[in-house]
Amino acid sequence: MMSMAEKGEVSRQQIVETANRLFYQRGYNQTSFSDIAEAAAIPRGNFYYHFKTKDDILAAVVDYRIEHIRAMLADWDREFADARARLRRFIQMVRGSGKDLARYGCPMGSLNIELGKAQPALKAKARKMFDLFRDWLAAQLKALGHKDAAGLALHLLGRAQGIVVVAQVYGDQKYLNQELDQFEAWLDKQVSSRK
Amino acid sequence: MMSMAEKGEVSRQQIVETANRLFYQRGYNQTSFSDIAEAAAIPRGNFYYHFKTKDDILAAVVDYRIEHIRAMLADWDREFADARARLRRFIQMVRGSGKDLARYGCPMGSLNIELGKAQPALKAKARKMFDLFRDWLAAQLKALGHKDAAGLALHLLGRAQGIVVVAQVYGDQKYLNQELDQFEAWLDKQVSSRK
DNA sequence: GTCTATACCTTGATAGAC
DNA sequence: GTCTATCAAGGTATAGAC
Repeated sequence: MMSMAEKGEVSRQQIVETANRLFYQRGYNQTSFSDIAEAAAIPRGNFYYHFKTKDDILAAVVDYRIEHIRAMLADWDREFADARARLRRFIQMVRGSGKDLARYGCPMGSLNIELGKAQPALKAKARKMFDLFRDWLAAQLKALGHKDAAGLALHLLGRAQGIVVVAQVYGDQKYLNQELDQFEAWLDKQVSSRK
Repeated sequence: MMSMAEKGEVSRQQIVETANRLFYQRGYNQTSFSDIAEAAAIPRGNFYYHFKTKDDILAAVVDYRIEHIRAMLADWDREFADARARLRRFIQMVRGSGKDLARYGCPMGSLNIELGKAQPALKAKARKMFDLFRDWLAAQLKALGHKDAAGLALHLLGRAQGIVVVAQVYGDQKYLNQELDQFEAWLDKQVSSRK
């Protein structure tokens, strides 16, 4: 029973995963049904069995990303008991994505910026990706004894976003790694002063 | 002679200024000729007397922005002899634009991110806006005696970009101002340690 | 559930009258 | 220089056969 996927789930999953990649690499508004259909080898008309509108595809993609983030954060929490180690793991993750980040920017940031321009309804959903990291960061910082953990979490998010933006603007992965080094040192300093 | 604008310069300037605003508020790819025509009260066909393609309009808009930035930086240099005061003026400028920044993001950053996804030729031109600030920041930091002025300039650019991204994601101008306070304090500390 | 055909609209761009 | 009419292409979305 559970091992057998429902009919339609396979092609639906193909659409979501392909759209997820193309939305990241080209942007949401610059990705057409034809683009997704061609990349996923699925006829265009098939889309409307699974999704009513293009916005619905984006909603599914954001849900997909949210689930991925949630699982990743849960993994880190399971893997590391120490909040400091968890935060280092976060930086390590950014570092590992360096190539894509320098090329396409941040999947959360670039999507929010695009949608924030003139598509508030869609942006409201995309913002939830940020909420996940914000709340997770705040929890770690609170565990480390920081008073304004929520404020510091937003600060760290901003630092990370800025690094990625400049790295993308100049296509410079080396800059990204250097800034992450500073980020890590800054983090260690912040943490040790509270221990 | 000089007081009389060439024929066509008026409507051309109208197109550029209207496009500049709309590209910022809606994004380049999400702004159509119809949008610009309607906002500028100019018929669609008129565009092609002044510009061959939509990309040409963007090029003119970027030139327009570059000239604006150049003039602004020159004003600051003229107004303040002290590099530290110039840097504070930079922060003050960001603060003054807070409302738009929290709503539409950074005009340089969001455009570069959009074009960086899949329009490398256009992005190359848009990146020059960053170059202006980067070089200006580096000059000020060098004047203050910083060794790696170029590296620190990119660092500051990243800080500013990240602040604006998060401010836009959460539509939170208060966050932006708080971060700018930190930014200013950080800057003062960096500077005074070298004096 | 899957796929073809197509409707309908908007897009960037052109031709040509004025 | 300005504007109208129009084009071809591409967009989202629908209808309906299989």
